[in-house]
Amino acid sequence: MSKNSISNSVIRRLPRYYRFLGELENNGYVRISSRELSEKMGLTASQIRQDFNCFGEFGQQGYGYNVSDLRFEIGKILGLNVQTPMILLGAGNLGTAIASHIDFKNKGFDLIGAFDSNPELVGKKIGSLSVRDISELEKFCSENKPVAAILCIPMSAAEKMVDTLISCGIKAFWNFTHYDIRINHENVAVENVHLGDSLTTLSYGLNTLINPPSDDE
Amino acid sequence: MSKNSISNSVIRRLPRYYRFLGELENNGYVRISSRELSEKMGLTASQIRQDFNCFGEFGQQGYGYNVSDLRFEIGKILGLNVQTPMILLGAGNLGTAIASHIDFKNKGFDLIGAFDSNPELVGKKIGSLSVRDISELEKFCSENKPVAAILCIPMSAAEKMVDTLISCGIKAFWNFTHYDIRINHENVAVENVHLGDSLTTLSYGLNTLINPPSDDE
DNA sequence: TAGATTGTTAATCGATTAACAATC
DNA sequence: TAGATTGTTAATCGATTAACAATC
Repeated sequence: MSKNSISNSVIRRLPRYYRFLGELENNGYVRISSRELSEKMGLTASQIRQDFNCFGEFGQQGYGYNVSDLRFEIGKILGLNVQTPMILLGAGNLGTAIASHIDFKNKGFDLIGAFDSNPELVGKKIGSLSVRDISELEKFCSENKPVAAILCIPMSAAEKMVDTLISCGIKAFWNFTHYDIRINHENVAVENVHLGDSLTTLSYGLNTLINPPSDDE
Repeated sequence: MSKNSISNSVIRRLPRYYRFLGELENNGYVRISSRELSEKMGLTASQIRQDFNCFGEFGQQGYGYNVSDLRFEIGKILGLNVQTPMILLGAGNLGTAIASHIDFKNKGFDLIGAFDSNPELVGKKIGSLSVRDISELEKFCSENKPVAAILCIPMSAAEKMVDTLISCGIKAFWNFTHYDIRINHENVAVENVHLGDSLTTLSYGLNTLINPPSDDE
């Protein structure tokens, strides 16, 4: 019974549900009610039921939800039952750290290649991968058919790189640059990570904590 | 005329306004109307005016906004006119990359120290900093009075670490773990970066792009 | 069956958009 | 002054919460 368009607010909560259900499962929970879950997650039970009902009926009246079934269903909705081949563009500090830090396989992806234009980085090992020269990108893509890409390159290189990647068949971008991919391309999945904006927001939070705005100033 | 409580939606847009205004300034813009800005940013002019009016009257009827004045005002709201001393906890791949990649000074912070419990990492250089042993944390804090911290440590170490940091006077957390800081502490500024959730959301986006949900299934 | 808890509809709340009077 | 564009109020839209009938 999946409804046609799911609001962004709901989508953003799904990974968190998935995480919490995983922890519950690890802690031996077999069933959980929306109320119990709401208390653990700091949401309302209503919202949880509304959220789940966007995708189907996963519970049972009088019982609640089966933790592992629900987790499996949400995993399926999130596309975690497949592993999409993914490549990294830009093997500098950030790209390398992301590539080593993230558990791709449990997030629906498989990191199969890394590229950089800096000759000094080419050949560098990132886990089991070694960084390739960017000139090998097209050949690699036609042979290995990656569908997703991580962008850890300078903003100035982003537009051209995205054009190339799209023409190579990339459909999903985990974008650590400020370049707005959707300006020139549609029918792509984009997830932007604006680390700088995030830190700026923290500055705001600290500023208002220390210096609370008064009514009349 | 700052209103008392600004909605989260507004706050999240502020860093982006600040960035765009910076680019406009670099491109020689002196003034801009809410309509022009709305077209560049993909928002409505109404929303832009509403957002700015949460904090004061920064424009002029019949003219628009002075780009550099407006940017300065938003910078002040974001607390970018001061640089809060900040420390890094966890100098692994991710911590190191964040510390080297981010332009702290332009985001309201000054990274003055880095700590790790792994003896192999102690002494490692991150830019001009060298990683200190975690045992030096308290002494360092009492001497240097950092107010903000970046958490790039394992989830399992987070609760204890946050308790310590709070007792050392830390008031703002840039949190790359999944530990929920606000459960045990109030009156702290927290900005969570859930990279794993972000990638999971990308998986959802790709999944629904490739496999659009139909009305009746 | 009685109790519990879902799925879902209705009510509320908040955020976005539209409209326009104020004014530069 | 006339034209432009803000600041702000009112209307709309969407998301969250509350309520409750359905049902396990």
